[in-house]
Order: sequence, then structure tokens, then C-alpha cells
Amino acid sequence: MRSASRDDLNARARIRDAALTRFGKDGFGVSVRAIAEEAGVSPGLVIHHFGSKDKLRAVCDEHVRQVITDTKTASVVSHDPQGFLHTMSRYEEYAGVLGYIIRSIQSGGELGRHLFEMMVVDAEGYLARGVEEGTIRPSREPEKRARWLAANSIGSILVLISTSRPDAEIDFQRVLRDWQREYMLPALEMFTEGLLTERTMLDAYLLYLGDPPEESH
Amino acid sequence: MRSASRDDLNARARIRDAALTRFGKDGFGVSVRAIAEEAGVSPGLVIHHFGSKDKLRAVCDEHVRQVITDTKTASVVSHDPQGFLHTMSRYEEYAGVLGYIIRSIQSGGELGRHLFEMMVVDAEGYLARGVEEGTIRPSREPEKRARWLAANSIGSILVLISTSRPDAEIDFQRVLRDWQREYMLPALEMFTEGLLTERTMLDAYLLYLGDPPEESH
DNA sequence: CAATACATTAAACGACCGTTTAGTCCGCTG
DNA sequence: CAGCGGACTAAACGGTCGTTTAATGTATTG
Repeated sequence: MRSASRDDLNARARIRDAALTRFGKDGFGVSVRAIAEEAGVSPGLVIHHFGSKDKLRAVCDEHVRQVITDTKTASVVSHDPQGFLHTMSRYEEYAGVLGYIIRSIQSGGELGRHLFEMMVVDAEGYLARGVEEGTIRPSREPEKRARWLAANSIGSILVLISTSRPDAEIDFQRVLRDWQREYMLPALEMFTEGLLTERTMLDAYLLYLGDPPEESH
Repeated sequence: MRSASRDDLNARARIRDAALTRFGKDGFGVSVRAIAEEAGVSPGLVIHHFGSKDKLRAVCDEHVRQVITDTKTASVVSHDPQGFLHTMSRYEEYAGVLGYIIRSIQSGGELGRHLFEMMVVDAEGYLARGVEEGTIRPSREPEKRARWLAANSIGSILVLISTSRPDAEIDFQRVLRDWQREYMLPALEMFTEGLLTERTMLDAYLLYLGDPPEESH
């Protein structure tokens, strides 16, 4: 029976981890053969253990979900406005998971959508707390603001990856460090000082929405 | 000699346009056979006219470059802070080009980098003009701010596409309309009113950079 | 020890890919 | 009209892909 669970897990888990890192580094188009090679096994064994490439990806998705809920890194917009994945990026051990997450969002899978929604509700909670405490300005549409901030954070990272040197080995930790070095200042500037000196555009848009600005004149 | 230029262009151009739309809709992994079918020709003819799939893509890249410089839609962050491609999205005829551009940025090709850099310098110019006119607040790092704004604009669109319903026929005009409907208000709010009520974070970061805030106390 | 179960592999299968080949058709030239 | 060149196609080639098959080794079980 399921005695030598060490061997069992070692085989399956090694393939799963190999899939995780290669999916993360090369995208989901990577071949089963490449994953097998990374794990040091034959391509056939990959299918034997997981049934198909799609099911292997599903197992990876579930594994990442689990890691995230376990480590509570769901608190992902975290307690500074510097981005979203930086919390996780501090821990070397999650480097592989990090790449997989970004690929998932980039490729528009089920997991990607799920993670994005998690980040949105997380950001929403964090922003609401800040508004209560008086450190963050209230918004007319708090949920949309949270969604916009999350989309901007992740999106700017995606662009940074896409526009960085060819493809050759993307180091996600380095990407996040670059993001911080490049964008931290303008982001903080924008968040504390704003961009526009006049409120004519906002007021005009609010009027357009049928929500006239400050009727109290 | 090169007499019947109408036939020549019709054949080649039909394949090029078919490639443009299919590359845009399905990504650059789409098969030569699918492109040939869309153009109503045989797969062999595609290679006959363009030499290889990669060269076909290069021709598409060049074509898009040309369209952009022709229509001056390089002015792409345009004269409101609502995004970047909205200018172009108004013209039905550029729908195909629009999808191709977004795919290019998403996939990190040469053209994508080039377009992003164009948007950055464009945004920089627009922001500088605004600062001169007094409508836009000055920045300590104008180039980085422009880059950050451009990355956020494009990036949030990429995320919107990735997290929208499965894949089934992405309508980029619709995506841009959705972007505006969803994010216009929080973006304008942020741009005119900021996010934070205190400047402690910014000041702390400036201090960290060795650029102490407001020495004039 | 014989039997069973399963991890594991090498090899092959069939599908699809980009591309090549060999040929047909057709309009132009001389 | 003969001949030539290029647009165009059907078919095939070689490669890679995900997956299947058949076989081997090995450890556990009765």
C-alpha cells in the first residue's frame, strides 16, 4: 500500500516543482519534455503521474493557491503603496511561485483571475482601513479605486517584464527590485501630491456622470 | 516588369492584413495556415511572398510603425489623462492595428519596446508642457514619472484583457471602453486629489534617497 | 519464493507546425 | 504563337508536440 510516501512524493513533487519553475520562466507553452528534463525524469512519467499537461498545470495552480493561503501572502498589496508582490518577493523560497503567479495573470487563466480578485479585495480592505484612520483620502467609488490600483500595480510590472531585455532568464526578484528603484518615487509623489493642479477635469467628469460637484456654493 | 501592381498589392496586402488581425486576435503563436485561410490563399503562398513567418511578422511590425507615424497617433497619451490608446480607438479602421499593438507590448517584441518608448517620450513632452502652463504639478524625476504613468496605463489595459472573460474574441474597442467606464473616475480622483493625506511616506523615502525634504524649517 | 502492483523508461503514434517541392495556370513579351 | 516568369496550389517533408504503448525493474505482499 501507500508505504514509501517519501518516494512517491519525491517523484511527483519533483515534477510538480519542475513544472512550476519552467511554467514560470518560459510560460505555459513550455514542452512536457522540458519539464521532464528539469525534473530528471522521462516525459512519459509526467503524463503517468498527472494524466495530461493541462492537469499538471491545474495541480500547479492548486499548489500555488495553497502556498498563498498558507503564507497569508494574500495580504498582497500590503502596508505600503509600493506595489503588490513585494511582500512575497522577500522570501527566496517563493521565487518560483512568484514567476508562476505573474505568468498566470499574464496568460489570463482561471488562477490569474482568482489572484487578481484576491488582490482587489485585499487592497479594498487596506484602503478602507486607511480611510477610517484618516491617512487615506476617501473615494467616491472605493471598490473601483482598489481595482484600479491593483491593475496598475500588476500591470506596470507586466510592462516592465515585457519591455526588459529580450527574454533570457527573467529574474522576478530582480524585476521587483527594478520596479521599486524606477517607480517608487513617482508613485509616492503621485500618491501624496497628485498630478493636476486644478480640479476642472474631475469636476467636468463628475458633471458628465450626473453627479454635480459640490452643490454647496 | 512590375506592371499589375494592383494584383501584386492585393495579394500581398491581403495576406499582411490577415496576419495583422490574426496576430492581434490570437497572438503570435497563430499558425501560418490560419493566416492563409483568413486571407483566402494557400499556406505556401504566404511563405512565397514573405519568406518566412518571422519575416511576415517583421513586415507587420513595419506596417504598424508606418500607420502610427502617418496618423500621428504617436501622440498617444493625448490630451487627457484617461489612458493612451483611446485616441486611436475612436477610428474603426485602426481596430486591427490596435490589437496588434497590444499583443506586441504583451509579448515583448522589438516593436513593443519601441512603441512603449514612444509613449514615454510623448507623455514626457505632454507633462512638461502641462508643468509650464501650471496645470500639472512638477516632478522631481519627470522622465521616471512619464515612464511610470505610461506603464500604468498600458499595464492596466493588459490586466483588464487578461482578466476579462476567457479569451473568445477580444474586442479591443470594447476593452478600451470598459477601461474608461471602470477606471476613469478613480484615475481622475487620484490625479487631482491624491491618495494619501499625509506626506510622511514621501518624506521618509526622500530622506532615504539622501534628498532631505524641505530643508527650509 | 512466486505473484502482484507500480514507478519508470524507450519508443512509437498521430497531430500539427513551418517550410519545401514540384507543378499548374496565366498574362506578358518577343 | 512560342516561351518565359511569377502568382498560386497541392502535396509532402522534417520537426516538435502531447500522449500512448509495451516493456523493465523493483519493492511489497501472500
